Amino acid sequence: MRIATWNVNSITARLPRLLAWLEATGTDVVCIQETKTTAEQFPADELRELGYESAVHATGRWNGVALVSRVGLEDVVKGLPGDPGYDGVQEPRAISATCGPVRLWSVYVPNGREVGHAHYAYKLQWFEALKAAVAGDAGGSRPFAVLGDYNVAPTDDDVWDPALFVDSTHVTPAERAALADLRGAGLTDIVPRPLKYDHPFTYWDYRQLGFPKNRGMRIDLVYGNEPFAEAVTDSYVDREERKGKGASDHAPVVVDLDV
DNA sequence: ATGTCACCAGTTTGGTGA
Repeated sequence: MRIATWNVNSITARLPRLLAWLEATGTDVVCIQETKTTAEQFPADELRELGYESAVHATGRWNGVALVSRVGLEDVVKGLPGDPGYDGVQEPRAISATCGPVRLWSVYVPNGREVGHAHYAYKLQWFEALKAAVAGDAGGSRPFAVLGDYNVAPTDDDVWDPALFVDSTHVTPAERAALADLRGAGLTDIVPRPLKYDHPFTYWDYRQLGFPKNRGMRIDLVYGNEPFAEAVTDSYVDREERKGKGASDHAPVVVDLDV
């Protein structure tokens, strides 16, 4: 079974790539973030023609998450229980479902904007709610994973130049502690192989030739429980999808499972 | 080369977020 997570930065803009990529890779389930559409505008028909069902939690211009599966899509839960909300709004940043033998979440963790910003406090609160929401499944016997854009680089090795990121969001001790808390609930960071260079970066800024210079970060993560981690046979970052015109600024992370 | 992209409002550019 092949699953993946991909921040597509607009499902509308990325649809041709997504369809071609699904066919080329034979991915069974893809966790999508930043759909940037309403649920009504989500291209479920095009995906259905390829044999995929879709579960979508999206409200328009910003955020939006989805699960796209050709191996079943049951018990869909939209939203994060206990979501703290930002400015009084609970944003569409989490969706979960059972896809065949595995239970999966697709999450888009708040960016945080700047340390000290209200959005940064929201980010940390959001992580607290996420941990509470997944703790039961994380400790369970069914393969379970939380995949998505975590907007945190777990270690200094996960940013291209740690010196440039001092005191920036994505690397602060509080954000990394939030990840450690999640792992403490029973989840393991499934670190993918890079297909080129030494670091499995998953995101490269569009600006200033970030990708050609490999100025990347590993912020798209797969956190799996023990039964999930034991089933993993391979994982890699598909950097080919970051190349060329019409690419997202994130590459897909692919995980192969023997389940 | 202060080397981007995408969305929306509401028009052909600016604001916003990442």
